Amino acid sequence: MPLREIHRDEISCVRRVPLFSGLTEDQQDLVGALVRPLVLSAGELVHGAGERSRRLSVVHTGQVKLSRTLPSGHRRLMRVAGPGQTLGEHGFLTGGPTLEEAEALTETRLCVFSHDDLAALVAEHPSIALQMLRNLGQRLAETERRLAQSTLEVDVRVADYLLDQPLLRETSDSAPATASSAVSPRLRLRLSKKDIASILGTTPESMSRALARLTASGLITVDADVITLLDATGLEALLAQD
Amino acid sequence: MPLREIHRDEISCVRRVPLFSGLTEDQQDLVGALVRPLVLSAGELVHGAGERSRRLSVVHTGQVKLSRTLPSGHRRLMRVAGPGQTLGEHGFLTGGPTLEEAEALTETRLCVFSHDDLAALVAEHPSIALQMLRNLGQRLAETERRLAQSTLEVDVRVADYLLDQPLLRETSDSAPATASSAVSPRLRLRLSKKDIASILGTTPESMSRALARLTASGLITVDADVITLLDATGLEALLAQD
DNA sequence: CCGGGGCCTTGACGGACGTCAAGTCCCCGC
DNA sequence: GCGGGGACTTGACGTCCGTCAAGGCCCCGG
Repeated sequence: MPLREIHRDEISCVRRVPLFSGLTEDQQDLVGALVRPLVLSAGELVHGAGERSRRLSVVHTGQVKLSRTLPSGHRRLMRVAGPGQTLGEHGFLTGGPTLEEAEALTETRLCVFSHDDLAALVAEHPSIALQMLRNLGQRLAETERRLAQSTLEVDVRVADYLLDQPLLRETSDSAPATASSAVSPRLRLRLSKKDIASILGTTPESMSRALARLTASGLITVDADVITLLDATGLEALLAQD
Repeated sequence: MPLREIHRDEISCVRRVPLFSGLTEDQQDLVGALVRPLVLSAGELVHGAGERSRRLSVVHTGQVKLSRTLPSGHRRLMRVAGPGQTLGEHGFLTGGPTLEEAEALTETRLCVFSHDDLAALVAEHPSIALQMLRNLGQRLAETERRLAQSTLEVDVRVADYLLDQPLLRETSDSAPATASSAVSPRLRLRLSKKDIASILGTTPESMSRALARLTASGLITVDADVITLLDATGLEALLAQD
């Protein structure tokens, strides 16, 4: 890839990312000059757990799996960072060792900032700090929500996860003029069921059984990684019951 | 209380709080002029859940209980904010409805900032934004840690909680000159066991049994709200095992 | 064509823990 | 002093779910 292409990449990374949305295009271009691109293939690590990295990364394309290893040796998947999302905040802010291992789930392109470069940017453009605050606040709210839900039964946590997923855009392959028969929303799981189970704090076996129960209740149908939500309000009702 | 006293209160609140530690004393005094003091007695609410409050509060003295109510109606205690800690970030940052109910656990004095006042302060003093970032990053790391631990058995979560508590300063009431007999560290639970159980995502009954098991194992002794750590390394070993 | 490994599912089993209930202790108000 | 209520503990019970095991399916490499 010629140099010019790479540079365009860097700029488009900066342009597309919420973190810098408060800047003018000219300012964004200046930011782009500081960024270091990083391309990883599936399975490669951005950083291991316990490393001392003060760099902050923004996902450009692809997905990065963030997972913790407990003292007991058990691993738990915490979240998956997709395009526009950031990782490495903790090391960037505190200088302490990284708490999570970051592994590319697919081929992934990152935009990496060194601590000093980004700190200088933040000092010059306070809007970046404000945007980071909003990001972190959002992450914190989401994590607290998951923590509050962690004691609910597996079926409920699975139902909640499904309701949070983006729906597939349906190609209307049936007769287009036919009347008001509502189509059930469908979605595609973007992670393996094993990984989803880990995020939800359970096991693949329990997850599998939960999906089977939801299917038996007529709430969903499962076809490999495609889930059809037959009764979305029924799924929501699970959250409220008991 | 005369006006002059109140004003001193406001300033000392600002002085003591990490959020403003990056400011000079003169700047801190200016911040103090913007603060609105709020005194609550035990049981009073700073705000309920779902309210729309964009104000950010700093605890001056006392403690504030932050709890969520799940759609099912179950309440879960998320954290307790003590002196120097902040609450209301989510509303302040997003303008959305409050997610947690905030209730004074004891007589509590707060320093409250309106959204606009604090936003203006942040714009003028970026160090405040940086300190908020560090605070939120810390909170996020702590919450993620608890989430990762949420599937461990109750005994382990209780042990971890105990190890996180500040120790009592021991008054050496025994013969001061006696040799190197190490005293076991002791701590005082600052919350009811019921509340601690809620924080740990379990029930008072299970918590009580966990303490009984830790006692039977010779790791601790319990005397009402005072816990003696007979074998701290044994408690830590619980975290790693299995 | 065959063999291995990963993902997923289903079954069987046991244990941890939530729930219900009863009982004690303590505090507080009448 | 007495009664009520809340915090805490202990017991009994049921169940959700984690673990172990086996089997199917798919993919890939030999």
